[in-house]
Amino acid sequence: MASKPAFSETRRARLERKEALILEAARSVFVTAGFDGARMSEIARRAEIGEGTIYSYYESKAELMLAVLQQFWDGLTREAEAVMASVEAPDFLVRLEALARYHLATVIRNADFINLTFALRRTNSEVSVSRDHLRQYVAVFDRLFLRGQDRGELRQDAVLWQARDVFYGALEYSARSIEVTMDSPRPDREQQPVVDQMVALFRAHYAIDRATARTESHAANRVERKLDQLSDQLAALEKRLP
Amino acid sequence: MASKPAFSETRRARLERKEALILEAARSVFVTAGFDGARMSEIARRAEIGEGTIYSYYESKAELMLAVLQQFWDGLTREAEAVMASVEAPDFLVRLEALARYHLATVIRNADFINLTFALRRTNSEVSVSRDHLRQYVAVFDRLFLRGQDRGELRQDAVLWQARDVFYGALEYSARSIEVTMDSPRPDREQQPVVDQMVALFRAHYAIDRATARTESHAANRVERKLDQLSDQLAALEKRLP
DNA sequence: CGGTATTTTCGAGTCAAGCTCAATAAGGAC
DNA sequence: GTCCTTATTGAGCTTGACTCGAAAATACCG
Repeated sequence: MASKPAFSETRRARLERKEALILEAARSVFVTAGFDGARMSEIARRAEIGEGTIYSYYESKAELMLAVLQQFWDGLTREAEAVMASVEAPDFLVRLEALARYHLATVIRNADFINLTFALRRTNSEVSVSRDHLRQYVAVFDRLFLRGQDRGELRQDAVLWQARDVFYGALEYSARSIEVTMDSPRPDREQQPVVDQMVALFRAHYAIDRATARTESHAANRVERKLDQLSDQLAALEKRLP
Repeated sequence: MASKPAFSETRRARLERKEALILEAARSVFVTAGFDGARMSEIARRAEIGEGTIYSYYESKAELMLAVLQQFWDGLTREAEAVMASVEAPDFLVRLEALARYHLATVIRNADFINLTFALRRTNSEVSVSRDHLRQYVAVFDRLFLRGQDRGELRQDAVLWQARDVFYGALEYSARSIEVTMDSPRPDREQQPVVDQMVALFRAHYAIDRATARTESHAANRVERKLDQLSDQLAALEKRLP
């Protein structure tokens, strides 16, 4: 049982160590075999404990898997936040590129876990717990986007959740495509174009494109002014003629 | 067994009718209970046959499910093609909107099946079969996109598979969001904005921007008019000179 | 330390569900 | 009707998640 009031320190430590052991064993088995393929007996063997012992730590196979997933997503969230913190430039697009690159690489590297996350969604209804962890993860993007709006880099009428869907949806799908199309040992090659395209897409559709608009109108105005000048010169000439 | 040479017509017909019956029963059970939740006994009961009979039509539970999925995706592909055929306008963006609307509505309506498709991907390795059907489905988009390029509506340097990932990825993710955020009986409300955004996004990023071109040509026209004016003035001057 | 209470571990046993197979029924050819 | 091929069946086999009573480990107390 998880909630007991008066543990001696050594006892609690011992239990937590064992729990971590189970979690690690479960992690390795789930990743290699998937949810249905994983055998509780195998997990117990790797953790070097009796099979029944697992059930005094976790109610069921599904809950054990959930614990593994939560640990995984929490780790991702921390990493993503670290990536954001490490980017010094405040510009939205620069930071977006960093996040996109990190996310894509992560999704590809940990494809098994991503798959498992969505696999559980079907078989069990206790997904709600895992959903919160997912939400926390995508919140990293949300903060970035809102900051971009505050800084005036993004259109005010852009809808956050739509942008989020485009960002994560496209990257996740791309990850699948990349996985499928190349089983070569170096899928790194194809990642950059996807990231570039994502950045370009946000620039084209969500960014307030000041530079372009101003430049074009500037040029047109300059030409127009010179033509007016010429016109004036001609008119002056006309007057001089009898 | 599936491949037998000399069936009398009535006999083959009988078998196919029974197979369709099993498929229909399996379909209803899988959708309501999911893959793991589905009981072969329940499927047999609904098809009004013995449990063992199923196994003379399908090797295993997984293969049965695969057959159900294939039937489902084939249906979707036909529907999507019908939608494309029903749109008379040849313009890329018009047709894209129709496809997006159809796809989003379909993904939401048949969320169970979509989920099942990806759930199977984990537990079983015989996904390759299902993958072909998926590929056929997305090919509808591919044809649309290539035609758009041929017609000069889309940038030539746009990469097909990237655009495809954006399209299906974002829509699929959006569907999930819509499902989650509103369990109300009418999720239709939120679909249109997503479709609109997708069209706007393709216009902004992939389309050769005629609007911009027109604006630019406006400016150019203005300049041109003034040049003509100047030309006239010069001609007039020339005449006056001896 | 000895004795007792509490907690933790264990694995043999239970149960449920996918799947097999020997027996049986149903068709069809003559 | 008889014989042969094919189709159907459900009682069991197997496997794997989960239970539970008992034993081992640990903590507490005089």
